Amino acid sequence: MDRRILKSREAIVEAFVALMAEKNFEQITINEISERANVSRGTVYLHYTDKFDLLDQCIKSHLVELIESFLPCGATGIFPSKASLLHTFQYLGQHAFFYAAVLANKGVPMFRYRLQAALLRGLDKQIDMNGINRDMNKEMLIQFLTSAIAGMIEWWITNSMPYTDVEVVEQLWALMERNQMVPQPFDKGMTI
Amino acid sequence: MDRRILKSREAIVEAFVALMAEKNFEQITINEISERANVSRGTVYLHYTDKFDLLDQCIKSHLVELIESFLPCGATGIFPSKASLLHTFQYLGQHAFFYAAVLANKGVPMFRYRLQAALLRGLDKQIDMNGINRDMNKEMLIQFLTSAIAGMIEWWITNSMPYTDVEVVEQLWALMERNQMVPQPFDKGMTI
DNA sequence: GGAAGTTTGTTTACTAATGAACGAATCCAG
DNA sequence: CTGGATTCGTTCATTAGTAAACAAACTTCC
Repeated sequence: MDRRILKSREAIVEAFVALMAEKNFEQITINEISERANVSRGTVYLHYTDKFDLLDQCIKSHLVELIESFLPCGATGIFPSKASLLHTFQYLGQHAFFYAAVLANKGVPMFRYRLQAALLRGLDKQIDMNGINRDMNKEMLIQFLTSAIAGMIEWWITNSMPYTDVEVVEQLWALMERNQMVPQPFDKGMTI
Repeated sequence: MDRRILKSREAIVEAFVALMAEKNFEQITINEISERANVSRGTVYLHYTDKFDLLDQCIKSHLVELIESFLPCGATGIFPSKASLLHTFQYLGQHAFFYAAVLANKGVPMFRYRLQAALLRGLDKQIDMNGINRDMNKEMLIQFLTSAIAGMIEWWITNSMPYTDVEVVEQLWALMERNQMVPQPFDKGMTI
């Protein structure tokens, strides 16, 4: 890909996200975006039809990344696994600026919904309905899981990540075990 | 000016200076520069005939800035003044990365010479030969001043600025007063 | 309500940047 | 010495980005 395209897109998105952290989506103008991005206004229209399209593409690409953070280590393991959960929260921590901006921005409702929808799409493909989940209703299991995780994500990001990614995943995993949503740990007193 | 030109030049110079801080000038290639600058190799040749030209333009523009730092507050005051000296060292502190790179780089001799030559050019125009300097030989005065200042600059930068700009100027100014190179302070016991 | 000023989205002609190709020069290992 | 690999400096056709202009749709404020 022509590096000019990548550089322009990157500059525009970066400026846009920075502005979203400062003010509501509605009161952001294309003028501001192009100025902040140090790019001609025409260039913005060259890549995005309007600021709604820009927002949409931003959210889409980030949610694709989020889904990909589930399964970074090749085909190793099935979700839900503690390792893949940790990857996701590590990714979120690295892109907290964006997620905080869209979650907090009053001009961007629906993001919470799209977040959960993305989790659902990602989870649906790779969840293992054998073993522990054999007798569960998949639809309900996924709904429960994605709600829980989305809620944790929203809380963690909007509260400025008050705990480390490891700590959050530790807690979340414990809750999932308690609710029999994941493979149970071996009982310490158990004999084989 | 077309912002593409500014952006390309900026990226190239930034990459070049960063590389100079890492390795000798001779072993820096145009390939490396264009890669680091995230710019096509042809773009480098579009702005600079070769890496010597790049180095030359870098040094030239920085020395112009250095001279301009002498007289930032309009036509206020004559050099040497404590305020203008401070401006110069403030400027140097802000661009220490570049000056450290060229001063330390074994592939860039002559820089010390050009530094002093720039100081000399800047000083020659605005030094006040009346008053305290009435009976001095201008050529020798300027030679003395520029040597002293250039030496201080080189020491300050290559030693990672071990004192603040204010401290350095304080010391330098005291030395200049002691040598009657600047207007003498009013004697505390003096009556008008 | 209406004048003055923004912002929007589109179009224009122009120019800078791109990547690819090329032969020549230079470097370096075998 | 020799042959493979880099780097050099240049050329080329294509494309992305540019500033400027424009009318239309908005705010804002008197």
